[in-house]
Amino acid sequence: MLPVVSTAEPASSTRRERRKDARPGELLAAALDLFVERGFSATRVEDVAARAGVSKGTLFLYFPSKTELFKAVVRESIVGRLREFAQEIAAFQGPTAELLGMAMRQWWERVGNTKAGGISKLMMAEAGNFPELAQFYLEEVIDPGTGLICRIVQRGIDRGEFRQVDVPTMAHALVAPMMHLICWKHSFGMMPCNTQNTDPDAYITQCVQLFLNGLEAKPTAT
Amino acid sequence: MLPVVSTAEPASSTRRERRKDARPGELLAAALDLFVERGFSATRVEDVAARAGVSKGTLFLYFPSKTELFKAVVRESIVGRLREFAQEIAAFQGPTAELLGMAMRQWWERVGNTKAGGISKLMMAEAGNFPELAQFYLEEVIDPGTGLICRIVQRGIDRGEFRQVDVPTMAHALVAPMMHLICWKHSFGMMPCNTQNTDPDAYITQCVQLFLNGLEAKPTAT
Amino acid sequence: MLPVVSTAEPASSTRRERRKDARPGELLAAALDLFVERGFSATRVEDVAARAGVSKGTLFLYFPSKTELFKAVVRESIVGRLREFAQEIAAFQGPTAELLGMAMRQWWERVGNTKAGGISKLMMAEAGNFPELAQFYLEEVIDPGTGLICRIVQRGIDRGEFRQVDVPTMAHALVAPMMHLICWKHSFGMMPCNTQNTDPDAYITQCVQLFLNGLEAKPTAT
Amino acid sequence: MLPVVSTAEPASSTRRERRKDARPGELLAAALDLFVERGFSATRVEDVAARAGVSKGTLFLYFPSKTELFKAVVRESIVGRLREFAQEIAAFQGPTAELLGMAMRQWWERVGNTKAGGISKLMMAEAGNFPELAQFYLEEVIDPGTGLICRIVQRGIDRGEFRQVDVPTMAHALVAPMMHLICWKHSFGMMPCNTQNTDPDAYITQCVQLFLNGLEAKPTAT
DNA sequence: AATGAATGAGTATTCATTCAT
DNA sequence: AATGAATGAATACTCATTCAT
Repeated sequence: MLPVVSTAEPASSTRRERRKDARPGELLAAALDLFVERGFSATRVEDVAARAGVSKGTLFLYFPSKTELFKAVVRESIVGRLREFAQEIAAFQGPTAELLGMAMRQWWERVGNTKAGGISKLMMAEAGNFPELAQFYLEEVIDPGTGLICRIVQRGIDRGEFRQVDVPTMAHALVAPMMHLICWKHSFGMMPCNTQNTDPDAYITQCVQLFLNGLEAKPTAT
Repeated sequence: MLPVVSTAEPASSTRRERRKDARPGELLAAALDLFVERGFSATRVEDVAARAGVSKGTLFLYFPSKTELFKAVVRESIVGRLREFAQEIAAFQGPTAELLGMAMRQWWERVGNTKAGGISKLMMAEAGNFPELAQFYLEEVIDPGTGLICRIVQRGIDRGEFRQVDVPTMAHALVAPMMHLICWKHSFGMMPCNTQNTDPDAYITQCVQLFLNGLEAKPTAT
Repeated sequence: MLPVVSTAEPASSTRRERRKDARPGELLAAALDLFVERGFSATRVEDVAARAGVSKGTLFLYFPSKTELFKAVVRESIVGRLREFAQEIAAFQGPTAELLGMAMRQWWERVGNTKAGGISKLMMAEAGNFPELAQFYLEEVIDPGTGLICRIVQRGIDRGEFRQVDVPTMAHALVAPMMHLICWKHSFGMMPCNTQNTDPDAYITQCVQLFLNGLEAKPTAT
Repeated sequence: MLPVVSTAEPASSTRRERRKDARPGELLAAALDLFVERGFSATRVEDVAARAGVSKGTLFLYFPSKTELFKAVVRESIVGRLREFAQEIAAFQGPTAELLGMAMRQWWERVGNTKAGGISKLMMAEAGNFPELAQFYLEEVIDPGTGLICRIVQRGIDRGEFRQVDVPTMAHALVAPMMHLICWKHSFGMMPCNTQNTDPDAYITQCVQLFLNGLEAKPTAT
């Protein structure tokens, strides 16, 4: 039961496609769950179908292959969200430092810490073995996502709030703690007997502080 | 390029025996290559054997299972190096800021940027599906590694060079960019058509700067 | 010649469905043949599937493992028959001597001399290496079977027709020639060049005579 | 450490062969143990070698194949004993009833209840899958053994002590309880949780009684 | 004589995908 | 539209036998 972002495409799609949008919602939800839990190749399509309450054959009626199923999951659970996110950020009015903090916290809350975050970890894990998926994900998620962050940093620089830094490198640096948080959460973080876990919110706060500190335009730059 | 224990056996052994002595090393090297390239479950033991130039059966002569082969690879390529690393750090005399920068740069050069780094990424990827390996890796690598970083931070605090920060959280923050670098390198970083790659050294330098900035004990704490 | 539940489905099912209904029976029949012919471990599931006219995968659609396939064969070909047998014996009215002769002859005809008999021999042969199967067979076949024989002997004693003998020991003694017959038939009895084979019916008649002679209540026990 | 029956072949064998007779004693003993414990095909030659304290290669130095090893075990542990047995029986002077009882009890004590007995069970179990072994065993053990029993029965008839019975059938009947005892002992008899076990000696006594009863020449056959 | 390293054919089980109904 | 029966390629691990030393 994903809160499917109303992708209301007015009339540009055929009847068939709209059907396809409506019905396979349960399949996508089931697939999201299982992909996040077990990864791409370790997830069996039969289990996805079973969790969605349909037969294996039915799944292939809607998605021509496991790969396409995965792509659909990504589109459904990430791409849309990313677009929303971009809009909110573009609309933001206040100081960039505030925007950056908000963006990171919000991303964690609305993406990283949800099942969608599991997809990011999964893609890191399996990109090497599934070039087609990697390519798709790069185009649909990573490129736009990086662009988003770059725009924030650039905004800070343009407005004289941040120092002149290498924007793409800084984008990587900003992404790193978030990805690490996700990767940890979906790997060793799940193990019962580990004592390494930190509180994500405190961690993010600390990172944001660190970054703002480092980005801050030197005021005494006379 | 495993630093296989100097096999300089003068002349005391026959050709066959020399072969035998070399086998584990050859197999471990082949396994390291393939595990890093394809991950744990996507690597077939037969391919490991083939790359080492032996038959499937021979591999099982030296390692009782794929799992044990993997553990041996970890011991061979990571555990030892970690220990060396710890010694160097313990022996360091200068200021902690320098130590931290050195540690991060060195780690990247001698671990992260080698095949051993691929193992770290692999473990993140597959920990969820192979609890036994996850447990092993946590105990043999993650716990000691985290300890190492914590000791550096603690040293800075104890010597009055760093601010009082939450040590474990800071350890996570310090690890994040390195893990991200590795994960990126072994996933999307390998793709030909991506434009996101940054220079690792510049990236690390920037991160170190950021951290030192954030850790610096406020001098005006009058 | 399994008495497969009368598959006389009027016309209510499609060809495919009819196929599906028949599958387990076909597989069980094939498995029975091969298990009897080659034993448990020497029988390859692939051969069972091939003899049933399906692929390897199909077999695992109906039986989760070779072990479970075997258990199903036992249930199908022995357990049911044993129950029938018990009922007939319980219903018998005449003298116990007659009952005993009838039981032994019938057993040979309807169990021992059929493929089901081969299963008994197989279990003797492989019990040691497959404890799970041994346990199963002991509970499902041997215990009930022994009980059956004990009841016959006890009936003779209770009715004053047989001498007071140790019932369990006598049960073993009664079973011995039947098991021997079976073991012989499925081992050396199959060899072309052996001259040891006797006529089973004559053999059974002789054994029955021997037992009745030995069991007969001494009339002159004044 | 088999009490190898001194097969003292004076000078008929080469130096090499005599060596072969002496050295592989430990291998034969180990093989006997393992064959009895696990059966022919489930026994690994490597385990035999290990138990004998030599390497796998050495085993093949003395025995060209697993099959030949087995034949050697049979010759060593059964054939010789059978010959002894035949001599004792031929030398017996008393009444045949006594001879028969002695033979059965002795056989159990000196063959059936030893590891040699395990071989008999093993052969019943695996004859079907190893025709070469079956043929060998038939010629070397079963034929002579059956002959032995037949001669006892014939002796009884000739001396007017036993009724005129079909000798080969009676031989089978006499063998049955012994084989059953052995088969049971080496299959379900080994299971902890079974309650079917009877005392072998009591069982044999009962059987002997039964047979003698049935064989006894009717004195009042007027 | 003795070793033990090396082989490779053999086997139970899994799973994405197809397709007749 | 929906089913679920059928497939067969794929994979970790075993073991009798060989042979260079």
